[in-house]
Amino acid sequence: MTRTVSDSDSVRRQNRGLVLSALRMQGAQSRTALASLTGLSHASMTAIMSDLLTQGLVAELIADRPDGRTRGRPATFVNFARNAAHAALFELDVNRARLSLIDYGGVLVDRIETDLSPTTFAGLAPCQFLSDRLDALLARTPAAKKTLRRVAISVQGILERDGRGLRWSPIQHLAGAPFASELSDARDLPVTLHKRGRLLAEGARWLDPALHEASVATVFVGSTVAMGVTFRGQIMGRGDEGATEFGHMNHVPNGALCRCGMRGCIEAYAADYAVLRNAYSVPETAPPAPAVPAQQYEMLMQRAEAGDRSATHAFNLAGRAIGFGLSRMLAIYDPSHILIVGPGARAIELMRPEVDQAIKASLVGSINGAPHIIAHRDETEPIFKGLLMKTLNDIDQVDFAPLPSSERAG
Amino acid sequence: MTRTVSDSDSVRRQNRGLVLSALRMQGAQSRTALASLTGLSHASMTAIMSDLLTQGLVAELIADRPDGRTRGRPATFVNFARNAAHAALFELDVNRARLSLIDYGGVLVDRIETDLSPTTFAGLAPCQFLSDRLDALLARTPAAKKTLRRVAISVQGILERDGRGLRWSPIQHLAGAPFASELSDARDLPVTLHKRGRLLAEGARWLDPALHEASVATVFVGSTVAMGVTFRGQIMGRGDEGATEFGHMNHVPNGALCRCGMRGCIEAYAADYAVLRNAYSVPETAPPAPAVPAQQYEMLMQRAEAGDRSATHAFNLAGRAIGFGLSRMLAIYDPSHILIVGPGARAIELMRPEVDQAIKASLVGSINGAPHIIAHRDETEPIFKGLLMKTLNDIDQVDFAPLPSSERAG
DNA sequence: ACTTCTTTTTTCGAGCATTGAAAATAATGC
DNA sequence: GCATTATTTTCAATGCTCGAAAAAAGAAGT
Repeated sequence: MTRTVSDSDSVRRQNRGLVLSALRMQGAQSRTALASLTGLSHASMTAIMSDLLTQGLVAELIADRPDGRTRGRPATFVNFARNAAHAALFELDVNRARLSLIDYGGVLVDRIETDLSPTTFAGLAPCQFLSDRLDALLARTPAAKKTLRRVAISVQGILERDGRGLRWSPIQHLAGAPFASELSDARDLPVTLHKRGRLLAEGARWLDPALHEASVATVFVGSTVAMGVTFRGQIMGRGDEGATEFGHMNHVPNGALCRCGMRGCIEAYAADYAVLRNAYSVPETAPPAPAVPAQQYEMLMQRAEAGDRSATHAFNLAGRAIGFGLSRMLAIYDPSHILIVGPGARAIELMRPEVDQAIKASLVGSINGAPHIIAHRDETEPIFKGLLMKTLNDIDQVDFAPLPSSERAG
Repeated sequence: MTRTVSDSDSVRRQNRGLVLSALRMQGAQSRTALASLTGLSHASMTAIMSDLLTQGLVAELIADRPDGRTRGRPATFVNFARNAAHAALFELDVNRARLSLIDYGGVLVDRIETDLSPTTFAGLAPCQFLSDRLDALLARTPAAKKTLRRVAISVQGILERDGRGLRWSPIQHLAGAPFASELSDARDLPVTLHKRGRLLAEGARWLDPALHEASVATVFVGSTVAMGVTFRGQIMGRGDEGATEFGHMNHVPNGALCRCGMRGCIEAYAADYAVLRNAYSVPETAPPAPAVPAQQYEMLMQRAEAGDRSATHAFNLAGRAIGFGLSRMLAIYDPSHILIVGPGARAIELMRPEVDQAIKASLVGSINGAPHIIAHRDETEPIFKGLLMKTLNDIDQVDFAPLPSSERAG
């Protein structure tokens, strides 16, 4: 509803953005191909492209392949100028932090990994930690210092409404301070905070082209349970994040104890620690394990696949929690596809019967039919891919789509 | 993601739409006021307004009030030309159908009401029924025949994905045939189907200006339980409806029998028939009453307010169902306001403690705090208002914002 | 080696919509 | 009647897109 006046400036911004996103989506292209891809005329294509070239955002490729030549004037391909911009991407996890430097072409330039412990942020302000990592990264690639345009941070938890920090996080001592805006002020750079769920939603679109225009709920099952949502190819949800707190949706009133301190959350039945707890008949009110080693979770899956009763029972409970969660979600939002990712995706067959049954027991599930449920084993790459594409897209549309004011003045 | 090329045509369409929606929102205005309201220059305002005047969409008002004159050239107000268009609005309820004729100014011109019985559509095709009503309406206002631009229908139930009909409806025999597209073909007019929930969302924005830009979940409690959702003033949700099936979200697995045939839906605890069933200790698996007389429901509320144990218990159960539903919704979508409307809104104080408690027991509810919960007694008018504003807005933006092709050719 | 053909890219003039500034308009106040 | 004030309209400039025509750059044919 908050619409603004349209003028020739907004026309150009829109069309520049269109060209950049076509290039982002389809890769290096000739001007002619871009024209038909975007629907712009060749004349406009020439105008826009010469702008982008003089600004140094894109570059012409030298046609180095004499193979497969056709008649007619050969097309000159254009692509992003890799050095036109850089971005720093943080992925904060409970026990690990990863910082990646990428260029405008989307290529990973460098990466720093750091172990985190529950006490890391007890003595060190989050902003300071991030700033230190960033300095270390830029020291190794000094050329990126001047072209660094954005910092993006992937986090778990509940964001402040204004996006400057976290209200709550499973990572100790991370919530509270508005570290995103602190870092932004210190560096004079846009710093954006992204919920894991929203990045899952973004990343899912790039995993499978069929999902790019679909309505998808992407569920991460592993150390936590998270969900991101897209609506007809667009990210929706609060704070244009598209993220949810699916893992902390209530499953059973006053039920199992969750890592968040509440009781009866889906996560408290379906995350790795919960399955483990149930498999070993630990009371469901026992405090959740801080971290579950990957191989222990893996072993549990193997035992369940082999038919071990207590293990299959634990996964059934997990499936039931996820199933009822999905069935309840369907009453509010009814996607065409549900994508299951993360370590838990391997156990999909163990959970599936319970999921299907729960969905079938709901009105929307039985009338509209269950959405297509797809499992995808890969876990971290959808998140990184989502962070990368989201950040590049921000650079394209927010930073580069408008003409620089200097050029306007001249 | 599905963006299109922008050109001078889209600029004009956008700005014409801007002017029309400013007029819709604020009522009759002078050109100068509209210019500052929309952000357009006076020059553009003149150009756009003279287009709209020659097309007959707006008209200048004769300044008939000599009171409160100020210095300077007096402003000439413009407003919608009431006869520029008409729309026919159907509201289909379980036991009643209402058809309203409105003009382009949003004024109610005529109205026809018809009782419905469970057998109405057994022998009569829905499209035929609608067509007959429409003929009757137009016979009484023949002038509207030529200017009728749209038919809009408010329904309950689950829509086909393409919006041509219903997949399921609490109204017997209404689901199945794609009556919306049948009527559209027969009349050669756009016919749109709107879920009650989406109209609640639309209507809520016009009830209170403070809600116009907020994120609101509007819950109808009465013969059914329905919900519509807006996100920062925009309607979101599937099929750009913003509607949900909140009433049929599962509350308790294998719980009380719902009118939809499933078990454990929120509606089966919180709709009028459910409260009645619980108040009289009828087993919760007993078939729901087809309709509850308003005064019986009213009496029950009075008994509960007077302290009657079984009545308060029944309303507590209803509050608990709604509370857990809202708490579960918060995990997916976290609005700033929750608006309770419908007959059940009067009982808000009886349900409120359970609602608050359920929300407080969820992570999002406890971290972000509960949304502002507002009760609004009026029931049908939000839906009619929503249907009316949505339809007028469609006429403004879809039908009238682009210049007619005849003028483009000339 | 030269011409013809084909495809890509650029150039050019026309058309439109916006804008700021200036002019025209239509009252009130003295 | 004249100055003042606020609303509208007119006008010239700017920027964008588009279609058509021209230019460019090779491949294919003779």
